[in-house]
Amino acid sequence: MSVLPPVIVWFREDLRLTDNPALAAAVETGAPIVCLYIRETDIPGARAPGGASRWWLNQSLMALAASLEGLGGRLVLKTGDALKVLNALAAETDAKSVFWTRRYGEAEKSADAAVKAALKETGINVQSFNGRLLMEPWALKTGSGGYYRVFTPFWRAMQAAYVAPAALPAPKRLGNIVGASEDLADWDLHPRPDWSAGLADAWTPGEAGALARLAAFLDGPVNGYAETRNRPDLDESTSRLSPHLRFGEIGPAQIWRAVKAGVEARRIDERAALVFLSEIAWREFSHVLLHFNPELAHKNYNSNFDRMPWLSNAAALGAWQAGQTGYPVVDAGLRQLWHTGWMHNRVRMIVASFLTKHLLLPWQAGETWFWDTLVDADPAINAASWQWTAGSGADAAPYFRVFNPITQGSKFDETGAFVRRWCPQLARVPDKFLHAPFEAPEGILKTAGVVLGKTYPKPIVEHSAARQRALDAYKQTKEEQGAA
DNA sequence: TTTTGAGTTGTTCGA
DNA sequence: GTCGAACAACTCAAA
Repeated sequence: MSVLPPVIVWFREDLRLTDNPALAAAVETGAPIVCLYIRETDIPGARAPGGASRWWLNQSLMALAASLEGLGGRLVLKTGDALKVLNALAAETDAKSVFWTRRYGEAEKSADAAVKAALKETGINVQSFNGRLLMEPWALKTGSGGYYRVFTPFWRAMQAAYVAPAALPAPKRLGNIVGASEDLADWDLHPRPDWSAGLADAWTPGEAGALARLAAFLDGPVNGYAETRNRPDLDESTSRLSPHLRFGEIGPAQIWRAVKAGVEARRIDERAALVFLSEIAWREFSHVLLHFNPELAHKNYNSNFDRMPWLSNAAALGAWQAGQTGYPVVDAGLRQLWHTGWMHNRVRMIVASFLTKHLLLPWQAGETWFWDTLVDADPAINAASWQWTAGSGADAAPYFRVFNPITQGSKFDETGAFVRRWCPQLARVPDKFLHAPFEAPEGILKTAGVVLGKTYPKPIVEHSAARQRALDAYKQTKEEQGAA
């Protein structure tokens, strides 16, 4: 019989048992553990997860619950205001402490601080841990004490400063101290009507799926990363770990250790490894930017852009969302997103550039769409990346950098496999015209079975005119700024 | 304090 | 076809 009061481990964005500092610390106390997940209904200012994220969460919670049961434990599910749920569960189980992994969305951060303060007042000990980042936003400072605003110096400093902590094993057994749980099936996270088949085909949510994905990527594909990471036509050109990271089914420290070990053992090419880890560092950098600029989520980081003459055009936005712009690489990306809840990073840049520059629509419109449709939608990364592409973000791109969707398509979807997969209407168009079917002679389209405007849309804007319009708008914005 | 070098991801045009 | 220049100016980080 245990004399120690139970510890509640509140799982949130850390749905894993291995290398989970909050869980490991709870196990370390020797006390019985109550594993909890709360469907929070009352976080002020929080954005509800999109449909794709809800689907993932459902799968991931099922996986976590199964893992816990395998250890003799159980996942307690509750709905409501986190503080009320925690107080009630503590009363029910006699728990005197709550452990959790910190999260970094602005609303979640403030809510957690309030919960922590309130629990402390009622005599409940709260301990929070870093299980989602290599280095938390405040951990890395420039020489003058500020935060890094430019990626390259940030990345250099991080490489010099970061030391991965020792790996933490998953618990071997968990005692069966539980409170009453709700039924996950009642949470209605699964879409109705069920459009999730494409997601289920593409992904295995959960810790085991995450670890398998990492192992598969490090067992070969990573070595080509420096050369092929921009190729959406190749299935293994990227790790596809983003949604697993988003839900904390794997932590960046695990990735860091595994990559470094591979380099050490000469199984992984060092240069490729560094390029891959720098992408993990971009994830960290986004968190720094959001932490020090909470308004980054909805306002221009660079206020010059407050004067941008964005258009309001529901038809154009709808065509973009549906993958009906008439530019194959753009449409393929948006259809891939709709179908699988994910898009290759290179294609994210192309479609984002198209929305903000060719269509002159505000980046927030695209950011919102991504939030609703991506399985990896993350408040820091999504906002920082959209702003980066729009030009309003940290280390803004020069205003004249406007992606040409035709050139980008031929350059990165070299084989055409990407467009042919997601725009099968164009499957028989020869390579030469695949990325610009509107330039193909009548006869070629006819042979390929394409009728522009019927089987595949005509372009909704003409590239060079749209490009010029964007350049003029940016320039004018700048001049007004100077005059003001 | 001042200075200096540098900054993820591109396109177009003309030689 | 390839290649280099032009496209701007500004802020950041560190010496």
